[in-house]
Amino acid sequence: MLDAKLFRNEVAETAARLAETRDFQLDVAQLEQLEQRRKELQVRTESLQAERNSRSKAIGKAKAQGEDIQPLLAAVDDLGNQLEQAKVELHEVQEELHAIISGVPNLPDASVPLGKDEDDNQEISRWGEPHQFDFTPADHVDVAHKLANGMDFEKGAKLAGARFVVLQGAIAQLHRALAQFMLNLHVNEHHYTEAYVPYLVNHDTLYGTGQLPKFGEDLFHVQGATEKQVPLSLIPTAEVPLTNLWRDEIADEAQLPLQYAAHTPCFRSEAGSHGRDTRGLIRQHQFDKVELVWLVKPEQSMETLETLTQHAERVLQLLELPYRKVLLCTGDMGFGACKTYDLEVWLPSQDTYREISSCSNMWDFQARRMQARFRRKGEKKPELLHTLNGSGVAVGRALVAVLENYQQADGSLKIPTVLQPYMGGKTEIKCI
RNA sequence: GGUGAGGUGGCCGAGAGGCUGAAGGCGCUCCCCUGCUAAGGGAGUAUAGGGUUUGUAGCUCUAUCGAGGGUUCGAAUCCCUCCCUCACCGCCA
Repeated sequence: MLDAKLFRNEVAETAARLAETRDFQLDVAQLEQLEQRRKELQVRTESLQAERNSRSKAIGKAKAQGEDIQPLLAAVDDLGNQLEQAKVELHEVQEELHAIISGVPNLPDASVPLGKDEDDNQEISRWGEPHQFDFTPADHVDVAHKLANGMDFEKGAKLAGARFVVLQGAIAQLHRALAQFMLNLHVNEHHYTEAYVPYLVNHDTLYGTGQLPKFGEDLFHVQGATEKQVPLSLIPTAEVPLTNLWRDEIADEAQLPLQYAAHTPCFRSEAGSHGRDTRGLIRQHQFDKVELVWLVKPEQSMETLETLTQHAERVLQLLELPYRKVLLCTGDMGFGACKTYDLEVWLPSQDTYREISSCSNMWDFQARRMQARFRRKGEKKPELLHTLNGSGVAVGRALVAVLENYQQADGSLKIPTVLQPYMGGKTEIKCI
């Protein structure tokens, strides 16, 4: 959520920036009108409340002194109704305003290139050379198939439906090895606090990171057995629980920066992506991810984005997977981000780079929604934190990348050196 | 799942329809006193929003005692629903 002051004092400028960068049309006239109504109603409501309070106090005093309070009660008679009505109207206007404002995306940082979609993204760097195969590289589905049928989409479909998978044997083990390796790297070498978090979260939590109210259809929602139970949703990323650890909290400056890492499954309904990446592991309803989250002082957030991204890059470097780093343009960034780097890993079967990590600085956008704050030493007023998150990295897609980049002519798979300790020292997975 | 007890400021803990944004204590900040250490005295110490304003200063108003509704001129206090915590019992990985 953007600062409400931007909508009060600089509506026109804000609308122009949103239109330019986000192709987002802010209805300025409507907003101004609502804002004016809000002001009137709030002033009216609060002065009525003030009057009621002082009159009630007077009644209390009169009563204590044994005076007749009937006339005082009569004088206050109509006040209740007026107040009631003003409150209802104020509430309506505030709801309307809130609905509009909470649906406005974050403003991009000045360093972000203007653009419409992914074609306008800016490549920052490349790492590693795509391996030259002396045979036609198979895609990960075929590679896995030859390895003891380690990736079974039919079983996944039988158990749950389309976009689910069952991994077995060495492939399942490799999947686990990847997650373990990543989490260990971040916790042991990059000093993240390891966290185990709920995979189901409530709506307040989802609102905090920006999934609600706008993106509810991207999630799986779970209704408890009884109607009274609060509705929960499966997390689409561990960013949600990790960032919300500090919802409605005020950190001491000395506690900062806070950095968390978690390995969790992620659940996405992928509504609206019918027909995209239907083959293979690329786009599933359920996938694992190691997520990195930072909460920092505002003046540190931009340099933290670089650090965070490097941590994700390190995973790919150690796995010796070629990748490129891309700075997303304004039009391709997520709702709450002010600056995002994507890491795209080389997939030989597709002869292209595919997203495997996305690292974003959310500025104070989520923190404002969450009221996640900190207090500087010696200062009275708490300030909003800045939040950042990044995948470090997506486990399923990392598995895809390893399968495709490490495949051998005979159908067997070399195991990346850094994963070998997690695979019982094995150096390859033989085909059957 | 059952029964019982609770959820009050940074923390502990009173209050049980009006003068309570909330006693008292602890902690913290500032000042004073004390030749060290210890102790003592005084003042201050929530958050959000609105109005005023060039102002994140000041002044002022409003809201907040787990959440949401209700009763009332007036609710931390009474009623209802939900959430959470603790204890014991049952069940369970």
